[in-house]
Amino acid sequence: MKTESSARVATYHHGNLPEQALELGLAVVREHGDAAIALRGLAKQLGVSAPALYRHFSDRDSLLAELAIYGFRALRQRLQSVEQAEPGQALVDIGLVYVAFAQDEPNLYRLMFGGRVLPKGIHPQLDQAGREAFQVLEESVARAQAVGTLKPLPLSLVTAAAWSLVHGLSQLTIDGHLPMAEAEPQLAEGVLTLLLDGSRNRHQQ
Amino acid sequence: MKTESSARVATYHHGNLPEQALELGLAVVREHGDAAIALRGLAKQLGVSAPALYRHFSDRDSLLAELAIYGFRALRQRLQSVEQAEPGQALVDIGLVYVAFAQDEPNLYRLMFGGRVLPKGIHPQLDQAGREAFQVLEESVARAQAVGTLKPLPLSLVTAAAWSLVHGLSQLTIDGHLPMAEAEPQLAEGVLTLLLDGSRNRHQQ
DNA sequence: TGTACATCAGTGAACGCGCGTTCACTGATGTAC
DNA sequence: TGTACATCAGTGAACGCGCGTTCACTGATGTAC
Repeated sequence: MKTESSARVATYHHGNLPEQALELGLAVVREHGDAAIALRGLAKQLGVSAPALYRHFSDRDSLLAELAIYGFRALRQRLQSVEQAEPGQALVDIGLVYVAFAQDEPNLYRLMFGGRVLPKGIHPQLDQAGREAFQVLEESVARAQAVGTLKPLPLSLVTAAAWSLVHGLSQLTIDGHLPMAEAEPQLAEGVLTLLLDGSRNRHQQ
Repeated sequence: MKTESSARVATYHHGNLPEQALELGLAVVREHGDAAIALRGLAKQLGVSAPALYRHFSDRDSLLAELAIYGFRALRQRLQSVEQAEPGQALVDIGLVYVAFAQDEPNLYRLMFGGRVLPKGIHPQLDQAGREAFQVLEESVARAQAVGTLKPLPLSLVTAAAWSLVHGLSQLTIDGHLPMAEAEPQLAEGVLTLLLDGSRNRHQQ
């Protein structure tokens, strides 16, 4: 008898271990940060022997990488949900959504951009997931340039500026160096508008 | 006989342990990151028993905190060395120096802004060292506003934007998400100029 | 449909490791009279 | 200057811990004929 691969509640051998492990791992990261992830610890909580996890994850780092990939995909989805009708406003909105994501998922965000934990160039899928999230931002910038809202500066330059700004604002707020932008929503908006003003095309419109 | 407290080569009891421990710790962080810091490991390398370190550091975290404090003071010094004659140019230069610091000391920078390792509010001296570095940036912004180079927007807003930008740019470049700004120095400068343009006062001058 | 076999997902025990931290202690240094 | 004492900076042994990972294995599932 073949089990339905998707919606089914743990009936294959001893259960859908990899999915459960990722789910629990995500919960642990959210609550205690990536440093708290331990294969033995996860196995214990799942009621499974530690080596069982090695059937599905070649080592600790690749489990962390999968969690980070999940994070980048979630971020990408949130960025893609932004209304793109008016490119200038869309840019600000994307920035706000980006920062809100980091504030909703501080520990996941730190894992994604930890640097220490998962240097680039080791997990190709992770690198790709990161690029795909980044591309949503880049496309928004390109769109705003195409309609003449932004100056025709090099795309990579404007995108780097935008990403740096939202990334920095995210990190600084979730680490407590700046007041939480959710408490002062105008901080994020004000900061983003400043950059936008620097990039705005003042000849057209 | 009283030893000269400053320039002397390990002649008190068994040597100037705390200084040596911090120096070695700094070297370890630089080379392998803060996760590689272990009191036992440091003690072994220093040829001293592990408990000896507990005479001088109450625990592992406070040693890390002292290293981070050192980092913030070094950053502050570099920022203070920037020529302030022309406030607009000074702002760009401060940004460039900031990013260059992170690129010169990536692992130390990650320790300082790790979040995970040393959350704010636990080590008052660390928090203060961070604020003091930040103030150099803030004063530069204030100066540029005072002479009319920047719009009279709320100081905290413009400062937050500037800090977010340089911090984000630093993190993204040292983690390999953006091309190293040292390879493309115009990236950092271009990005900074964009923000500056958004904040510039276009009525005066 | 039934049987022999291959594959796959687990188990339990063990490896070696280094960690942070505490304890009771020793021996060197500094100080008061 | 000499002695008694207090303080200080180390030592060595031990605590308990959880980690990542490998090994040889067992038992369940899927598959070919």
